[in-house]
Amino acid sequence: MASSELSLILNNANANLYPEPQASLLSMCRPPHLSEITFNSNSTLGSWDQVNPQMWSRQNVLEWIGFHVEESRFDAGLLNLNYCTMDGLTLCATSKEALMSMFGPELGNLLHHSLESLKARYVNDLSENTVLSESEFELLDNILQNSFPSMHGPGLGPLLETVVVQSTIPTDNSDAKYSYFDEYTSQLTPESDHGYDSLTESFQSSHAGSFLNPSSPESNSSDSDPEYSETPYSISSKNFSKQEPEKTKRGRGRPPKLRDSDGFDHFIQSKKSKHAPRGTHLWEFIRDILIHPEQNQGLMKWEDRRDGVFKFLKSEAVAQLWGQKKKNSSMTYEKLSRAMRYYYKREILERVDGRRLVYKFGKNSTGWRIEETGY
DNA sequence: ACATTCTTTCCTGTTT
DNA sequence: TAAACAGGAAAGAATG
Repeated sequence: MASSELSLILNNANANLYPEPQASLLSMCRPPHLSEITFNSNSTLGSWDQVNPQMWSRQNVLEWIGFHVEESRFDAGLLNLNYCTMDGLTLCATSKEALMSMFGPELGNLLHHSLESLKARYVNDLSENTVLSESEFELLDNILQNSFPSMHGPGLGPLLETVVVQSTIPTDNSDAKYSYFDEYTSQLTPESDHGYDSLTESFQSSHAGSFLNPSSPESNSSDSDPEYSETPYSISSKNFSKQEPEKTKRGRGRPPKLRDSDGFDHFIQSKKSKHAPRGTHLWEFIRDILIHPEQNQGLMKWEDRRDGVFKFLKSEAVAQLWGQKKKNSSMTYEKLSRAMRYYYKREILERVDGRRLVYKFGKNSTGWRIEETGY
């Protein structure tokens, strides 16, 4: 398929999502993030339910994903629309691991099982179509590369390494390498000003410690933990510089946020869902890193699991992740820690004196205790 | 439209 | 000396 044809299809898919003329124009200039659209599924089955998944249109795929996002109350803000614009054939050729990598372990697993169940209805059709010829394989790889450029970074290899091209779909996922933070890193584009271009690669290499900022203050601190090996990743220094030294003194308080010169940023924001997804507070973000130790990439650790005492191991990296979640590329640990200190008064956190980068959950925080998490 | 909450940003000063 | 901490001030963003 010619790339122009692919672009046309993607633009048409976006045009379906954004019937307004401005939105169509927007979609041609910048692929929207899923959090910027509202699924219209209302948790009811769509037309996709009556069609062989292999025959689904991109709209069908989007509606199907939307149905499961609504049903599972998943935070749609963590999704990337780029992962939702594939057609049914592409979707059916995507492995469980790839789905989990694109949509996270929970939603990815849910989507996989739903898809398997739906595919089973059309098993005869499937057996005829799922073995791809070499040319079909190359075609699919091209589609995936065009659809998910952020997943095709250097060192990652071809995307179809994770795509099934046999008639049977493996169900074993015991050693799937999913990163808890793929949902954030998947939003990165080579042009984005996030400040660590090798981040995606660092995450996908699944090395604890790969997310270390060489300039991170704790990286050479005597207080840091030697058990976490440190593999440098590049972070543009401009993102951590608070201001230019020659800058004239400014007034107190937060300056007005700079908008994109084309005004699209403002337009996009206005399309956001009225209701913020659950679990979007900073302390919940921190808690969720801690309660997923296998997925937190050595960013943080429990100092005292029972008492809720924890420590930042890679403070700037955590701040960058928080910034990504909030679509703020200039987040720093200094700013994050200010927000953390506000939690003391509300008793969501308790002060831990004399220990750098160490905090403790307070009585008004929930969801971190062993009784609540089960581990 | 306005109030509230939860940050975000910047600052000065202090502690480690 | 640098990094982290403390907390005031003010503004942004989302929500009620």
